[in-house]
Amino acid sequence: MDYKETLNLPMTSFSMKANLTQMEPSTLKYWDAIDLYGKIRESRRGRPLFILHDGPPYANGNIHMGHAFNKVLKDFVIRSRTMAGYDAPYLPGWDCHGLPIEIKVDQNLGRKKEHMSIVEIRQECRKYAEKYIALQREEFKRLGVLGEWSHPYLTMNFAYEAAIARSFGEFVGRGYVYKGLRSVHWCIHCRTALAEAEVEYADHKSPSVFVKFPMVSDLSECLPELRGRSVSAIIWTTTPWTLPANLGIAVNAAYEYSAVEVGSEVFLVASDLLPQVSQKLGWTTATVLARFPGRILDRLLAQHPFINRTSLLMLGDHVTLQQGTGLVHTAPGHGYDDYVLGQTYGLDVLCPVDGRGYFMSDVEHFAGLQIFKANDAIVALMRDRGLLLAAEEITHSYPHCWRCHHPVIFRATPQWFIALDRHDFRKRAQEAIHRVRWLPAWGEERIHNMVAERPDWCISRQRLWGVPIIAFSCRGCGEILFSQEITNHVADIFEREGADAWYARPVSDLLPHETRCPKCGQGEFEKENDILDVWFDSGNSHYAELGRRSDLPWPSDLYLEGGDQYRGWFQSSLLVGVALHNEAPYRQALTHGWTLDREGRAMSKSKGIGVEPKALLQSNGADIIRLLFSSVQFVEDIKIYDTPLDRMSDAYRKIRNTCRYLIGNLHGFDARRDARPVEDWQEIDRWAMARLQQLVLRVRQAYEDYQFHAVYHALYNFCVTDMSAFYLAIIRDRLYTAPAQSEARRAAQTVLFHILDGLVRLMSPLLVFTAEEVWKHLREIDPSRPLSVHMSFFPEYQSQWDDSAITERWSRLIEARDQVMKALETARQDGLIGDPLEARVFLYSQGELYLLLKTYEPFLRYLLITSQAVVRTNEPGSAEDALRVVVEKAAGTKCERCWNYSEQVGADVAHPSLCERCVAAVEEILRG
RNA sequence: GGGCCUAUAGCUCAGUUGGCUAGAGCGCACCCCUGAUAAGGGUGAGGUCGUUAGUUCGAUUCUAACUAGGCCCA
Repeated sequence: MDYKETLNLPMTSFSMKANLTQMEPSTLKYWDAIDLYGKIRESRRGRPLFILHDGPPYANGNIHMGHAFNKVLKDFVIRSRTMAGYDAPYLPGWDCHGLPIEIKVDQNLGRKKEHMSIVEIRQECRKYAEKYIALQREEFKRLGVLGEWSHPYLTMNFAYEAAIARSFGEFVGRGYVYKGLRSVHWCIHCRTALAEAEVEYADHKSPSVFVKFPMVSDLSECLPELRGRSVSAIIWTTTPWTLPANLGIAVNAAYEYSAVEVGSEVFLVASDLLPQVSQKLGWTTATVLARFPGRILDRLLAQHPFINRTSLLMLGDHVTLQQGTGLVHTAPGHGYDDYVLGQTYGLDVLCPVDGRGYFMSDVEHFAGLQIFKANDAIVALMRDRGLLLAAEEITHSYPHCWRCHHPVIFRATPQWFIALDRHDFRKRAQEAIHRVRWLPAWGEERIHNMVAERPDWCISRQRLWGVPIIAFSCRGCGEILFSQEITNHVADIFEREGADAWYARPVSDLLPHETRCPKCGQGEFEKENDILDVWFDSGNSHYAELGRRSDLPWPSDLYLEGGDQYRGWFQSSLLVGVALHNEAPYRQALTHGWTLDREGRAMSKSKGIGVEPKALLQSNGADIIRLLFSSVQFVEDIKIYDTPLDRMSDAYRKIRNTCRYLIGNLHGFDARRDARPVEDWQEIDRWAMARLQQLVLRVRQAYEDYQFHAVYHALYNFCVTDMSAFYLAIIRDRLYTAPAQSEARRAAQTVLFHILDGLVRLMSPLLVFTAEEVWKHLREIDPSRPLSVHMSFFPEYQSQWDDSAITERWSRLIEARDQVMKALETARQDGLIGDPLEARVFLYSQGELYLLLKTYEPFLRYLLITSQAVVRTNEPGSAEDALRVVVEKAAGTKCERCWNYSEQVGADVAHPSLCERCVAAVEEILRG
């Protein structure tokens, strides 16, 4: 007879090849059909909440790797917290307003735009955002990210726009908002302010001039060497046209400066730069009269070279020794550092340049001149007065307008700000930072420093696509009118009609009835034109979305974003939270790294560096990408290229095949009917069960700690080392050859069932699709379980199974086994055996090891997967724990059925080709 | 230039309060099996622990500088 028919070989429809690109979309359809997200939420109702609040991606373009990384990590968190028993809702969001969309729409519309109203253009922007939200949503879902995709939060929802307005009102009501001047990039050709993103750097020719500022203050008090001398500061600039706005000179307190005698004059210059300056200015003889630290110059006065006013010397850390003289021309109306330093010294923000780039009428000598054309005139005037020490032309990198490609300038313009130093705002923000749990811990220091150094928050943008700054100016006297009452009035309108109402409705609709100018009593007003910074929009997501639904309370448990968000969303959200609630809107802030290419360069779509998620989904499938994301320490940057991807495909196949083998060996097993109690298990079964418990413990803890790479490594090593190479290899003989219903086989299957069940739950947050596929097969064995693995819970750690006496004893058996494997390998190399079943091994030892091995002697042939194993005492005198292994050819003949060698083969007349075990098994099977 | 961070085998990770010849899995090489088969098993070769100083009896582990890279600023 064909004894193969009497074996229980694995059998399953679970395919070896994953075919993820087809399987995943069909699984997604299944989840949609059963409303998986809704079902999960239902099943967790009433349990403790865990709120991961989503940082909204910008609704523009396809998703890139960074998006995928972020969303998948969030999905790991949501799913693992769900499996751990929390009710963990996930409400995804999108950031919809802002410049990049407005610019794209602007380009798409072209000249058509000229005939369109603001509301019509905004409608186009809204449509554009909607298009990309739909697109990105599908991409995120395709990655297996589960959430409330049917009702995401959008910053352009009417309710959200109203919330932004109300939040702005809160800031106003609490006295944080003011209007002031600030230097911004300005294109005099397009007559508009430019955002950083609209500026391109290109080479530009500029005059490079060294200018003398005669000192008004007497330095001789500190530096007696200079008594009676005429002393001048020297500054260097490449924008002579900003000199009419000069109000100060910055020096670095820490640098050493020199007073240098050249002819009859004395000049001040940073000591380290003296050689370069001497060369530029053609000084042949320069005598250093004094050396002194920059700090003694603080608050001294110099004479402006051609305007009748003084220039204040100030200390600024931004002064460097890279070029120039170490004394920096400072015009608060024309530069950021200049502005910030000027603020601390109480300087005005002087900007005598109009929007077209012409000097205003009150500018001495140069009124009405175009600024770039004025450069020559300014240089000429200074030369005439003997204040110009050197002039040349240089070519350097200079910002240009990306639209018209003309050079741009820095120009102070009226802007809206949130003050950081009113009501101890900055200090309270830092206290709130300290109360947050930052992961990794160094995040606290990073954001603390950033908040400590940041200037006031400039919240205004001269744009259309956003939520307007709710303020008015009096037509009579120009007084600015803004209050929380007015803001709330407008917010009510936004709630119903969206922020478009600001542009669609007349002023009279937007102001409460009978509003009068508090200054002049008039009732006619103009609307403010600026909109709010989009960071104000997204920074309010917790205000707009949390605390309004019972399942989404404020504050959240966790924000999880890339490290760039310390400056961005973590900070904007924090400031809003502190202003409104005196608390951060998150209890924990977790960050991840950047996605890099093979060479470790940041992925950049515009530079063509790296890969896109779409391509990887097509070539590998979502579960492979997810496995890759899970395998790395995500706090660090992740390199994505073929090598790690290939490794992940290998790892995926190994995990998949381990599951497949488990499923295949559970064919015909009904857990309720066939499961055997622990008394019937062999010790190796209890060992496997103990290992499973240790896995459960480690993996659950790792999920809890967001250590997904530890989850991955633990699961993978369990599959490879504990299962595939050890337990499964050893019990294969029992599974295949013992009668299907036998106690021995059913015991093994009972354990396999627990292992598969545990494994699939533990892996399900990572391998969402594959776990579901495995689950389907488990449901065939046990239809009572939930419709999806993702509705189930993590396995509980069962301490009664985690028998340390067994695992410790077995670690010594495994050591012995490793030695036998080496011996078998040598025998194989010598041509003595091929298959280990062709071997009989002798294990010689003494003492405790001998006793241990002797106890297990009947089992050793299975442990070692040899046909025979004999334990003997070693010769006296050999080391106590030494093990000596001798390999011989197995005795007897190969059994046709189980392939083990036995001297009993041939002993049974009915089954002459079978060993004694198989004779018994076959007869039992034949009896039925 | 500033703030913060990273640097252990080809890849991804472990390396407990500084202490035995630095570990794991994968990949690779070689071999076995052909009843998990576009699977499975075994053995083995791979590391001056980014570089250089220093502290110490002793440093991958502590300190500093440097190099390379990342994020955010300037």
